[in-house]
Amino acid sequence: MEETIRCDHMDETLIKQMMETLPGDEPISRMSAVFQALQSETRLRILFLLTNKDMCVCELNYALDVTQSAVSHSLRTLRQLDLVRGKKEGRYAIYHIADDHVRLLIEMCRQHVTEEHK
Amino acid sequence: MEETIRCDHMDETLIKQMMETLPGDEPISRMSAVFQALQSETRLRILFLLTNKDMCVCELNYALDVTQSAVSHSLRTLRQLDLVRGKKEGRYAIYHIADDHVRLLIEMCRQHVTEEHK
DNA sequence: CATATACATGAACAGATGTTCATATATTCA
DNA sequence: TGAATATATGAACATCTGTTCATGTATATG
Repeated sequence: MEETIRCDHMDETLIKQMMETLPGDEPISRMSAVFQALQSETRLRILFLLTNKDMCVCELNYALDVTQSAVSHSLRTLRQLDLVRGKKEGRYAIYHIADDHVRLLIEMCRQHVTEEHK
Repeated sequence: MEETIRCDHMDETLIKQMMETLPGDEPISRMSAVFQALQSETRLRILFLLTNKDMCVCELNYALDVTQSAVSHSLRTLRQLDLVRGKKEGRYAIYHIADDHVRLLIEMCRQHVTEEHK
């Protein structure tokens, strides 16, 4: 139906100022991609496991209830967003959390879902 | 094909200990839902706008390039996860960020996507 | 060199998601 | 009361996502 409303009490100029403080399309898009990656239960579990100890793919595969393929796909997503980093050691690929930023992100979210409401 | 690998150098007992430190299914599921909510560009923009100033639905609708319906749907999602809270004032519904936790989450993510790699 | 192990990746399909459209509800004001 | 404004919500559809399956590549080992 109607696409945009302009309510009576709105200070149009003020709102336009607020719009200019918004991050641009590209930062928003990247943030969206990061949260998108963190939304997967498998990828969350991978990050929690890597919080304790650097691990190779087959260790993660052993610890989680998904195929090795799924683990690799998940790691690829996390790698592309620089949430984890991997190094090749012989035939193993050892992964680790990219930085404390990532630890804080998931820890903060854990606190949010854990704490009592209000 | 094969579902689970057991690589040679794996310390099975150690990995099992790590598995026990994982958050349970319900916390993981809730975290997934929170990140899922934060993954939408529209919802991210709503949160950034609310960071500056409490706003009613039509102000958000005016500031964003989506229908009023989409704004309301987005707010519902954010409300259900306690990321924003709303109060009725006359015929307006004024929304605000739930707590500083939420501000930190998006601010931390913004820093992550902004900072230079490595 | 041949085989096994560890990991990566493309394809495909089922399930989930965000948007718009249509409409309902609630509040204000004339 | 009736009309306009502000918000909420159900339905539907197109798009996106995560997984598995199948297979490819690389390293190690016998």
